[in-house]
Amino acid sequence: MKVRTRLAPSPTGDPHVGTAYQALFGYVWAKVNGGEFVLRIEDTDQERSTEASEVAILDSLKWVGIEWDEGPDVGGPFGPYRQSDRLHIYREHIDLLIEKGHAYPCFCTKERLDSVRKKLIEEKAPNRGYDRKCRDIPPSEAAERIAAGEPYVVRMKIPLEGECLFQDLLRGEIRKDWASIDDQVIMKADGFPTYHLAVVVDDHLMEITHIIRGEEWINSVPKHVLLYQFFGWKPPLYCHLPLLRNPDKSKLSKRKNPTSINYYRKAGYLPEALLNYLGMMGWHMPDGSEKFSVQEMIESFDLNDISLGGPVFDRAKLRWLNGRYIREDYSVAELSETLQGWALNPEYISKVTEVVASRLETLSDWGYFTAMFFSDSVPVTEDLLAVKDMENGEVLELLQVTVWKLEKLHEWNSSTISTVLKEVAEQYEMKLKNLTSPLYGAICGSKIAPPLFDSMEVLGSDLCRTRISAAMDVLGGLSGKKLKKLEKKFRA
RNA sequence: GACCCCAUCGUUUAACGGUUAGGACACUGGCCUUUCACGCCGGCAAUACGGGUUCGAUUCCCGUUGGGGUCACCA
Repeated sequence: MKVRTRLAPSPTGDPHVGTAYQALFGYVWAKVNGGEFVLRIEDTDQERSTEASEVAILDSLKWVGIEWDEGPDVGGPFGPYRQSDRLHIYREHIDLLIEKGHAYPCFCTKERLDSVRKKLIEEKAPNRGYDRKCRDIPPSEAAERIAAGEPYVVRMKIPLEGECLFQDLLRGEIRKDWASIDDQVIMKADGFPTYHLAVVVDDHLMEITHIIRGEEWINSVPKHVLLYQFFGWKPPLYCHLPLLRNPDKSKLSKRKNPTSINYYRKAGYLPEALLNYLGMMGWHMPDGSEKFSVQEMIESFDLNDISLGGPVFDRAKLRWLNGRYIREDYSVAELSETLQGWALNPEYISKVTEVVASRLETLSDWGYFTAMFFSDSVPVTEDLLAVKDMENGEVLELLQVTVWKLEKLHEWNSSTISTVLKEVAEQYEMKLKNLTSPLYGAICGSKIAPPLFDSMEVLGSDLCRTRISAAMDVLGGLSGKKLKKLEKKFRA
C-alpha cells in the first residue's frame, strides 16, 4: 500500500511554525516511502476560518519549501481538499451513524451545557463532559423535534465503560477509559461537521496511511478510532510528534515567541535554514551533522528515530544555523540576489521611501531613516518607552492591550492601526500621543522616526508585534498573574 | 481536579546493558585580525529522585517528583 501522509491546517490565523514542523515530517515520511503528501484545509469552523488565512498558509508553506502532491490549489484524485466543499460527504456519514444508532441528535442549549459543566467543576467531578441528557431520546421524538425546527447538534455514542486501546508509532500502546470521554459533538448546529468527524471521514476517503501530527491530539484518538469502528474502516497508523515549546517549556505560542512563519520570513531567515532547524527538533542525522537539506533528511529519515521530549524552539540556534547557510552556501552575488527577493526590491523600497521622503535633505539620509525597515529588532531602552506620569507597569499593560487588539486586526494598514490605537487611548482616557510615544520606541527604536501608523503598515504585523513584545521585555515583562488578570479584563 | 504523554549539560541532541557520558547552540578564556564577525584551540556544564532486575544500569521494570498536553457546537 502506498504511503500517504497529510497536513491538515485550519485557516484560522497566522501560518504557524508548528504547522511547518508537522508538514516537514509528514512530507519527508511520505517521500522516504515513495508516497504522497496531501494538503487538506480544515475550515469547518465558519466563525474563525478566513480565506486570507488559507492563502497565507499555502503561501508560507511554499516559501519554506514544502510541496504537496494534492491540495486545494493543485487538485488531485481525492478532492475536494477543502472541507467546506465536502459538506455533503460528512452529512451522509453522519446520517449513517444516526441510522445505525451510533450517533444521536442533541437539543441541549449552550446555556444548559455551560451550567452543567460549571456545576461539575464546582463539584470537582472527575469528568466534566456532557451529561448525555439527549442520548436516550427515542428516535421518533427526535425526528419530530427536528421537523419542528428545533436546533440540534449530533453527538456520537461513546461506550459507557471499558477501555480504548490504540497504538502510537512512537509511544507504543496507549489506553484510555471510555468513561473519561463524553459524547463528542460530530455535527454542529450550523450543519458543519466537527473536526473529529471530518478528519476521520477524510483521512479514510483520501487513503491516508500515517497520521503525523502534534501530541496535543493524542487524547482525541479514542474518538477517532471509535468512528473508524462505527464505519467499519481500518484506522491509519498514528504518530504523534512532540510539541514545539516556548523557552518556559509550554506549548509554543505567539504570546511568548514569534510563531508566525511570516515573522521569520520578514526577519530575514532563509527558508532552507528554518526547515533544517525544524528537522532537528526531535530528530538528528545519523552522523550527527546539523546542517542538512530536506533531500538529505529524506535519505536518512525514519519515523522511529524521533525523540519524544518536547523541544524548545531556540531562536539563538536557528539564528546560528541561518548564518551558516549564508556563509557556506551563498556567494556574494547569490546573497545580493536573495536580499533583493527579501526586501531590496523596487516594491518595498518604494513603500519605505514614501514613508520617509518628506524627511530627506540628502539622499543619504534615506539610509539613516530607513534602517528600521530592514531590521529584525531595533535597539530599545527603558527611557524610550517611558510615558509621562505613568509607571512601567501601566505602560506594560498598555502595550499588551495594544498587541492583543492589533492581533485581532483582519486588515493591516495605516488606518486600521490608527483606529486601534485611538481606541486604546480612549479606553485608557489618555492622549493618543502618550500611547504612540512608547510605540515609537518599541517599533522604531528611536524618538526620531517616520510617522508611526505608516511605518507599522510598511513593517507588517509580524515584525511590529514582535518588536512590541521585545519592548515589553525591556520593561521587565508582565508576570503570569498580571497577564491573566489583564486578559480577563480585556476579554470583558 | 481527572485523564493522557514525556524526562541526559541552560537549550538541542549522541551513547548494541560495560564510554573519562560525546557533539552543537548559548556562556566563557585564548589565538587569528585595523575593529567586529567568521575560523581555530581550550573551559564551564547533564543522566530528576527512590526502589528493583542484573556481575554491571543513562539504557529494562515499578513508584515518586517535575514538566507538558487534553478535557468546546476550536481545530
